[in-house]
Amino acid sequence: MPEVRDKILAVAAELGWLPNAAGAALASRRTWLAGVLIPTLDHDVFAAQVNALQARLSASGITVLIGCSNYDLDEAAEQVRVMLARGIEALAVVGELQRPELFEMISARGVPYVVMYSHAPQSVHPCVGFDNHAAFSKLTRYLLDLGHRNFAVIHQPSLDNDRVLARLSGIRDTLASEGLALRPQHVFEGPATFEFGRESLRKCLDTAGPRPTAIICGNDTLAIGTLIEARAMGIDVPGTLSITGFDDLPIAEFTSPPLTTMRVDNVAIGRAAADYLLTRLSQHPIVPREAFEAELIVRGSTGPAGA
Amino acid sequence: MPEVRDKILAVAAELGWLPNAAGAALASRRTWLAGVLIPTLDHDVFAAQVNALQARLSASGITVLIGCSNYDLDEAAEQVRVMLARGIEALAVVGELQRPELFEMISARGVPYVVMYSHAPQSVHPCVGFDNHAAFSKLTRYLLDLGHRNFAVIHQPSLDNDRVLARLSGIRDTLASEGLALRPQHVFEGPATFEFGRESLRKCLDTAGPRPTAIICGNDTLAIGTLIEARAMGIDVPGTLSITGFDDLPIAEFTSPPLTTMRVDNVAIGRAAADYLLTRLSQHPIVPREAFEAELIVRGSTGPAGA
DNA sequence: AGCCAGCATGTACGCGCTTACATCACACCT
DNA sequence: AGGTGTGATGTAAGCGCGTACATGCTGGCT
Repeated sequence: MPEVRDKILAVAAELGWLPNAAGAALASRRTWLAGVLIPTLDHDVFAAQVNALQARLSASGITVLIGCSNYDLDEAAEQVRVMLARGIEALAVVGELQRPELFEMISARGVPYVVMYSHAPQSVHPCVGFDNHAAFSKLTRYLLDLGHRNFAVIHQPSLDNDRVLARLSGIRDTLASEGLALRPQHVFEGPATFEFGRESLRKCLDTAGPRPTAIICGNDTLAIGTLIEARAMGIDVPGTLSITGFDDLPIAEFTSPPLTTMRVDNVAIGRAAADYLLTRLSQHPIVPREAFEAELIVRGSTGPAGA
Repeated sequence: MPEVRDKILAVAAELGWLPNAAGAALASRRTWLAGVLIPTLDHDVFAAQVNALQARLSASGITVLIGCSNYDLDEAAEQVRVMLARGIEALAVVGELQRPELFEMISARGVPYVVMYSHAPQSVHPCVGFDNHAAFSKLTRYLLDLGHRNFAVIHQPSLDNDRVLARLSGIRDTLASEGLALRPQHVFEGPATFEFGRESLRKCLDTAGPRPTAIICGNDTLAIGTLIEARAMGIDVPGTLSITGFDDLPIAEFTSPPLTTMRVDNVAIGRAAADYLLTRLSQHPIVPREAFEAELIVRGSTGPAGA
């Protein structure tokens, strides 16, 4: 009578009984917990990834613990420590630039993990993401092909952030291949806000010497801020200045002019990260790491240099 | 020698030992777990609240489990069930429109809880949020005072969503107090996207009869979509049409014209929800429920009727 | 010197569950 | 009819901790 068990369970549910996960975890040595470590939830990009990852894992009966590091490596390691104490059986972490002890801790326990979002080709870690270097190289190449030779960059804080670092070197390397370089006074690093984009553009145009004809922004928020200020200053975009973003926020399509940017499928990344961890947990053969690519979305904010 | 304990702990840490939370939970009957139930992380509003709540609770050594219902009440109850099985000691839930069993389950276990974001004055639950009805009443009153008599509403799905329902009745009740009503063909319900805002405006202006002079949107995304379409159609905003949003997204300040909207301090709400739960957990006297208020931000997208 | 308070240290039980194993009954086979 | 295999059922151990309690010790008191 296998239905007896169901009956018991039904009565138990009626009485409001629920199995105690702590007891079950202790006895079965399975917690059905996974962790995901991100810089912050206050960012569409990460929120989308986590949402997708959680949906996938939750469908397999596993609960996900979300840790936010606030872009602090020590905090990140600490978060992982408490996740491990809680018994996570898998971990997804954004960015591969982490304290070594973070990876040591999880390796020591044999917990499968995956680096989300970034994907450096030579990485020693399993990655589910895209190549930030290649993406910004492609973007820079696109602008070079439009005839631009004079660039400015407005980007988010690069400290301890491999994604931003890779983006910057993607730009620099590609420029270097044409014998070009970024003038230090044309590089602006600060918070990823509209305001910082605006103020950076003002400073940029205040500097002496040749003016850039193209500004590469670290993400759409900075680009939109720059766009807003350019409009306010009466600068013709893309006539005298081309501006690019990154992320393809929904609003990017509707700025004036519409923003040239790059799109990454964050939902697919979150899902793929979950799938990877799931196969690792089920002892299945390891699937090859998925390589995503950032897609260039050409809109109206970019055009030929010196048009 | 109290430092012996620290020494042991230090050595343990060196060896990579971590206390097993399941064991600790079982023995101490404390899990140091709290839950938060939201519709989705893919929404700045909820992401900000969760981020703030998590930061606060994490500082008190408690880990937060995040559950997403995707606006599905059954899914919400199910999520709470698994959270309870995991032993959460407190719960924050967005919206007070929930399956009764959700509240029954947590009450039966004596788990302190709080309803976040919405705050109906007559609610039987402890709330940390603002009064959606009052907020939209204030907004409608503002438009009435500008002389508007003909309104349209574009809003997000209202099914099982007390916030949206309250907003709608806030509008309707205030109009009714002036003997006005919404014409059914001027009410548009659909996904909270730019696109739905755009298409609703087109449909709205296609309908026969008197045209609305003001459009109240359920949130900023819909309002910006509407604004974009109005611009594309060459409609003068706010000259012939006033448009309002809700949320005060960062971009709202920079649309053209800038968007009149309402602001709610979601970070403060998340923090207050955490604080409330913390005092409940510490057996301190119950603090009075905090009442937040949505602040009207008047910008350029609204003006006198028939100007 | 003897006594007890006070503190440090040690021991063992049990939290709620899973699981391995022992037990039992039954039916089938030789 | 006895032996053996199969499955159903029952039992107990133990997962890794916290904690209450027992034990041992020291110091200050009479």
